[in-house]
Amino acid sequence: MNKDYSRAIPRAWQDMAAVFVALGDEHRQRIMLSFEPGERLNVGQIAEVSTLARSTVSHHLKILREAGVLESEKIGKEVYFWVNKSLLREVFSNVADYLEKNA
Amino acid sequence: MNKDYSRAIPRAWQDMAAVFVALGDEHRQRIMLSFEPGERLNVGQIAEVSTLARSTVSHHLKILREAGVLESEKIGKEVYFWVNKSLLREVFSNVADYLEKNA
DNA sequence: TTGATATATCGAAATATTTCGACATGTAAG
DNA sequence: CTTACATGTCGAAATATTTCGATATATCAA
Repeated sequence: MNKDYSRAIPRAWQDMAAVFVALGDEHRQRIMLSFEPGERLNVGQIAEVSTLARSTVSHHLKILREAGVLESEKIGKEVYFWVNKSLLREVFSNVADYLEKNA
Repeated sequence: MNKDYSRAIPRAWQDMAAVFVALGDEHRQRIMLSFEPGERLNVGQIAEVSTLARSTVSHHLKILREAGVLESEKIGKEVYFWVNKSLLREVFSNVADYLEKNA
């Protein structure tokens, strides 16, 4: 047993924590699923198909962006979001690796 | 854009939600990391190296077990837990697949 | 410059999660 | 049977998250 409870959590797990929190919420999952392959969507489009208030959608988008699973760019008045596939790929392959080696 | 916000969340994502929630908490991550490869630990052992009260550890173990990432078996007075590697493998490979096909 | 539009942020209320100690349950030992 | 021990569950308090409407900021159009 690894008894060092207070030691630093491995880097791979640290980066994952925010991703796990972000993807562990149903509304945020639905936002992720509203993207078609390679698609960019602005906040208005995402808010329109949601059952939540615009400001709440904005809050969830912030959590997804800060976790790294979405990226965003402001174009004119609008902010476009898209899925950060490469981060997701990396995170999940890191977990898979960690699992094979240490669990 | 996939506008059907109210449609069912894909099975692969549903199963993942609980896993994500479970692994998105620092204390639960630390519990996961205290297992050496293939090891079984009982509640007392896990609680001993934790900074939390025994009943709180019990609560976190329940969440991890219900998410499927830990399995458990009662032997005598003690309940032993171990990491469900095959479930974790499956979940992460499902996400990776979904990602390649739909994102 | 004024007005309209898109988004973000703020503060408060509602809701959910975490945490603890006390108590309940199950199991083995004396 | 009684006691001791391991774990689970309960209820309440502390804390965190979610949610909303109102307001702020930034951008473009008239």
